[in-house]
Amino acid sequence: MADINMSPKIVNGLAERPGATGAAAAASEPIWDIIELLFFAYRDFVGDPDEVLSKLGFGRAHHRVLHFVNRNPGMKVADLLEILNITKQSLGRVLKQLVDQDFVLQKEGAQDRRQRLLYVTPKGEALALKLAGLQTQRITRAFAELGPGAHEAARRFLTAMTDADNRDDVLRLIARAERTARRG
Amino acid sequence: MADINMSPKIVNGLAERPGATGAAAAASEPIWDIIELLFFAYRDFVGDPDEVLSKLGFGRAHHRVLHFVNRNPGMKVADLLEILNITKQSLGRVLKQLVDQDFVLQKEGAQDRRQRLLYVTPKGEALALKLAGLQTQRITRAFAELGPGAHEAARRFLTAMTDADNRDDVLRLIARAERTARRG
DNA sequence: AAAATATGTCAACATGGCTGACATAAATAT
DNA sequence: ATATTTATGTCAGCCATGTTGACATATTTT
Repeated sequence: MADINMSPKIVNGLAERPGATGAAAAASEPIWDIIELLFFAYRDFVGDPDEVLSKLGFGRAHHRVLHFVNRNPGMKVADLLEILNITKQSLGRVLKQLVDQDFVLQKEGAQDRRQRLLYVTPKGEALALKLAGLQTQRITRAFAELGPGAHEAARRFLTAMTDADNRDDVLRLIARAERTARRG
Repeated sequence: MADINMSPKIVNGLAERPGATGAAAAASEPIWDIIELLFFAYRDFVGDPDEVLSKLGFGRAHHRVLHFVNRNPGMKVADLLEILNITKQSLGRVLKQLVDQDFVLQKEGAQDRRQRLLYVTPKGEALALKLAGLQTQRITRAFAELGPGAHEAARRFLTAMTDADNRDDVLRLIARAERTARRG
């Protein structure tokens, strides 16, 4: 794998097996290892929170809502819909449960009173942090194995894997949340 | 680089449960950027195939089955169940559709005639490669942005992110499939 | 012959997506 | 001031894909 193909390539010969990892055009061979590792890594990554959530009668959908509300307190419902890329009906179901069970609360917007701005309650923040803690444990363990520079490398890789279209939005979102979190 | 799992030093038994760190310094604050980037990167990563699949009336479940059967021709149903970690009833539904529509075929096991060994048809292989091609495009684009060493770094990161329990199985699975693929 | 195994199937249910239609309050435009 | 648009919520139902439990069938193992 990752062959630095040095064998004398018969360039004009064409019809060569696409195994050579050259910068060749379209028909390059699938990068199976990354494809499969992403599958397994993500599965395990979300698996930790799933266990905790299921005990509360929640699922991954609740986790996503709770996560982004915790990270972006005061966000509008519309913003959340855009991030999650689901319909308001889908969101409505899980959001209602989170509100009813006192993990999330909604406050009327100050300037625009149609808006229902979203906040986590202390209970909600505790759960969000618990779930993030599980995932952080895994990430920390991985970084420890990999040595210095691993965090930066992972961030660069994952950033490069996102849609170029959304990338700015994603990075801005993360940056904005970092700022908000620092607010204490 | 041949061996993915030359696992560097897992030196100290740094038992990192959250808060157990002697240092009073902020009981390991969540690593928000990686958590969120994984969410967005994975979403985009599976989004490409999803579009193609939906035109065929298939979903992500079909993709997973097709992928692993393509990568591990002749695998047993039981093996697939274990990899996907779903029930046979869930698998049965999507597998039946794939078989009925001639993407996958089942052959009676030679030694054990109870087994229904799974293979992709040419049609199935074509679809599997098309989907893998989309994902490979994204990965290739990312690696091109990141410069040399990106593939190795990504593989190491993702490997480190998988459960330590499963890691050997995962790596063996990937290695086995690589071998099988080379056969062609 | 009996028991275990590999697989398939029927039925029912849960979660979390979706669409479409409609309701309400508040902001905005005419 | 009225009309329209916007932000949000809700009802009803469909779909995909996961679940459990029970049972059937063929084949291998004991």
